[in-house]
Amino acid sequence: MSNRAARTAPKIPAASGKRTANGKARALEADGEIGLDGLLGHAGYAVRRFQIWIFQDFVCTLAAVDIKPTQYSVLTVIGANPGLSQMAVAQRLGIERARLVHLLDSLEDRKLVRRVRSRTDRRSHALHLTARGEASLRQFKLLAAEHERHVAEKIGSENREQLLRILSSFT
Amino acid sequence: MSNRAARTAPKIPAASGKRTANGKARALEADGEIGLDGLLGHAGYAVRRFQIWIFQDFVCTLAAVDIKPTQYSVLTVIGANPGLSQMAVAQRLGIERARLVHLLDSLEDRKLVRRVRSRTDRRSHALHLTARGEASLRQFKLLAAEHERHVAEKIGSENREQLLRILSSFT
DNA sequence: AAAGATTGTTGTTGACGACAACAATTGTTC
DNA sequence: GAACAATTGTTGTCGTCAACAACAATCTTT
Repeated sequence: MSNRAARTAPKIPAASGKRTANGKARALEADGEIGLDGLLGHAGYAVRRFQIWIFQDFVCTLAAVDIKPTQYSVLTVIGANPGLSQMAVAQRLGIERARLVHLLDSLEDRKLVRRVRSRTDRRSHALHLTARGEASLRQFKLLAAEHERHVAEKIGSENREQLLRILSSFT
Repeated sequence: MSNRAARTAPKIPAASGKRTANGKARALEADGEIGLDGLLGHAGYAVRRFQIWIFQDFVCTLAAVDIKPTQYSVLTVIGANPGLSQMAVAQRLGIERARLVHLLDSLEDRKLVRRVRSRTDRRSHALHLTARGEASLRQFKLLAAEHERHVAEKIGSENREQLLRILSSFT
């Protein structure tokens, strides 16, 4: 256990403490229970809250190597498919090519990725990991696996797998 | 079916067409199948993609009334708990009070919400729906229910309920 | 009464999705 | 083969959103 989820990032309010900082719970409304009414039946709301939690845990877990979820996804795809064009990566990950430009600029500055001009199509760049990039990615994957264990601890291992099945059509 | 998810918002590329606009599929890599490698096992990636889809459908479905998910959640909570302070609403929904200020400014401009100075604590504002706000919220809920049916169509009704169960601890 | 905490507010920063325009290059069509 | 259309990478803008810092007004605590 411990403070795994408190490093560089957000303010993770110690889960569900909800006291007014000095120990006195808010007594304004009813009993402290604020109803969500219709929101409880909305998948989008639950998913949004979960997404925020998962994002924060990922950032915290990979804070030491300064890799954010999007960067990780880009490195992973390039690592698994060397030579892809920026367009192909952007399409596959569902991010805009305009945004990928900046992501790659950053990763290239850190010597993790190389842009090589394609000879078959001189408009596009073939993307490759550098040696340093491949070594780093191996380490990132270890940390990402640790993050994934946090998720399993949070919602339950079987629930996590079920969730992956349910959402498999979105990958 | 039909083009329900194409109104004001994004560019929904007709699902998984993936052809280069003129009918010739990209042949650069392997066979068109770009592996995601490790990403497939990450709940965060699937959740992110799903969250984007669900957000877009919500925005499209409620485009006619110009209500975004966050606005809807604020209206719902205020409607179910009249008199809440901004701080209480922000805490309950997990949004920052700084951000809630602008959200309420917008909703108040549209005469959907009123800020009333609390007599017990003159720092805080008691939040209420206007009559117009309550009537509007009823309509918004109908549209939100329609959106929720879209979700059920997309991932399956039983999967949706299971997902709500799995993520119930985040609401 | 003085010190500290809370509430609403304003402003800044950075990540992100959407969009528009551009140069270079490729593909298509007549 | 020349004119036109489409694609790729790039730059820039706009709006949303989370995080954070600072402030005045107002409780709360000591």
